[in-house]
This record gives sequence, structure tokens and C-alpha cells, in this order.
Amino acid sequence: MGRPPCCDKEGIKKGPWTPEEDIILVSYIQEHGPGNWRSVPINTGLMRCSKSCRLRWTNYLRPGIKRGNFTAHEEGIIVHLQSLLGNRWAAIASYLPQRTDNDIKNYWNTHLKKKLAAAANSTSSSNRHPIFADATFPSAAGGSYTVSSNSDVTQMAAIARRSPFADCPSSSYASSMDNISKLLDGFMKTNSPSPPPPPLQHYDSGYYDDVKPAVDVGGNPLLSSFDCMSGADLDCCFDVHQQHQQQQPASFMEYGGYGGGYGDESKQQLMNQAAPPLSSIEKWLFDEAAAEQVADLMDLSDGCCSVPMMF
DNA sequence: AAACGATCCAACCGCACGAGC
DNA sequence: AGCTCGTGCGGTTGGATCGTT
Repeated sequence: MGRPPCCDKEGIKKGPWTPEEDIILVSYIQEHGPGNWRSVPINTGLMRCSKSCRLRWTNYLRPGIKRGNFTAHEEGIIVHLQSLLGNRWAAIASYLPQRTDNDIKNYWNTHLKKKLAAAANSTSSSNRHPIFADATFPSAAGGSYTVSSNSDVTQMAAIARRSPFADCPSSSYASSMDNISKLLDGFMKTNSPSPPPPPLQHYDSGYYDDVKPAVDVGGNPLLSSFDCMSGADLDCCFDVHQQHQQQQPASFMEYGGYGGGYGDESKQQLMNQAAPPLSSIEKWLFDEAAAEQVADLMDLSDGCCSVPMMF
């Protein structure tokens, strides 16, 4: 027997969320943490179904989400993971912790699918992946990389499996409060002189223990530990994290921010992990990732960088 | 400036799955 | 064993926005 739809009750509001609703939801989650979505509308008085609350949080309000244009690097990762995993957006999103599966799915459907189709038409004689037919990928070391063979694709799959973000799903929940800050800014403008909402406090990473690792088509875990990473990769992660901390917007601090981060000890611990040399593509992936993340002020989270301490 | 089509993306829908009773 | 509950996921929709004529 199927279960009844959760949203067919009378009085359940649908459509776009208002700033007021967002604030109620954020305040509640701040206090209780995400999860137990059934109780959220009951306890908050929101006229929304539990599923709607969960989606609003995971796709929009959740800290650490990066919005805006996808970088060429992100595009490349999505294209290759899509070719490997198919339309398993949640799994793909686990490698791009600042992007939601919904965002990736939308981006694929609106941009990449067309791009691939167009590229496929013009590069039918090439064995390169169509999306890379007219693209090169500069490396931090000064060279450039092209993805040109099936072995490269396989290699990139392996890279994805050992992504520095792969095992830190909570990173996507971590420090950036941009979304909520903007939300609150707008709310304050239209509702002044109402008192400001209570400061947001640190989210315990334990709130996110239910995040599942990605698995391949055979159900095997794709996400592995850091034991294949080099010290340089870790430095990338640390450096990005440190820069991010320094460049945290005022609103983040005003609302309390989210704690966490590396200590020297944990860093050293990670540095001691075994690390084989990186291939050229791996270097491109990681170096470029770090460079772009710093340059674009990607909201790399404290949570991401604190996750390795769990190992 | 207005009309129209294209594009974007937040949100919804329905299904699947595991846990608990 | 069968049911409900809670949640995750992928596909789809429709309103808002943008671009072009």
C-alpha cells in the first residue's frame, strides 16, 4: 500500500517561500538542527509540508551553498561524473559540496546537455569528450591539460573518488551565511524597525550524520578516505580555508558564523597520510580547483575542512 | 516601448527505500 | 508480514526574468 502524499492536505501552502517563512525555518533549524522534518511545520506553525521545508533548507537556505555561474572546472567535473554515474545528481553533487543536486541537475538540463549535443555534432571524428573539444584547462603550474581519451575519463573517475570534498558532506552545510545574510538583509529593509533575528549559532557537524556517501552503479562506495591525497592537496584545502576565514563577510560574523577548522595537529596528522604522485589531470583538478576557489571566493566551509578530523 | 519567445531555476511531484512498530 | 513514517532522489513544471525583434 502506498503512502499518501504529504502535501495534499488542505491549508498547506505551496509556491515560493517568503522571507518570513525562511527566517522561521532557519531559526528552527538553528535551534534543533535539520532532520525530523515532519515536526518542523508542526512546531514552527509554517503552513508547509515537511518535504517542502526540507527542500527549502537543502536547496537554498543551507549554509555553504554557492550560487551563480558554474566554473569551467565545475563543468568538467559534472560532465565526467555524469558520463560515469548517469543522472545521479545527488552522487555528483557530493563531489561539488557547494552545489546542490538540484542546481547541478538544472545546470545540466539547461546548459551542459545542449553544449554536449552541439559539441558532439562538431567533433564527431574526435575521441575527445565533446565538451572539451574547444576547451583547454590551464594548470596552476602554467601548462594546460586537455582530456583526450577514455583513460583520462577513467583517471578522472578515480580522482573524483578521492576528492578532498568527497568525504566531507557536511562541508556543504558549513560556514557561508551568504544566503541567509542576504535574506535577512532584505527582510530587515522591508521590516525595520523590527528587532533583528537571534544570532545564528554554530551547527554541530553531528547534525549531518545522515548524509550518505555516493556509490557507483554497483552500489560500491565512491567516496574514500584521504589516503590517496598528497600534501599539496591538503595545503590547497588549508589555504582555501584560511583565505575564506579571512574574507568572511561581516554578516557572517554578525550572525555568529559556524565554527570548526583545522588545528595544526590535525593538519599534520593528515599530512602524514600516504600519498602517491598526482597525474597531470589530478594536478589540474586539484590545483585549478584551489586557484578558482580562492579567486572566486568560493564559500569553502569550515565544515569541509574540519571533516578530515573525523578520520 | 511592447510583444513575443527563450531561458532559468525554485519548487513540486511521485516513487523508492530503510527503519520501526 | 504488512503497514506507516521519514527521508532521499530524479524528473518535471511553471512563474520570473532576460533577450530579441
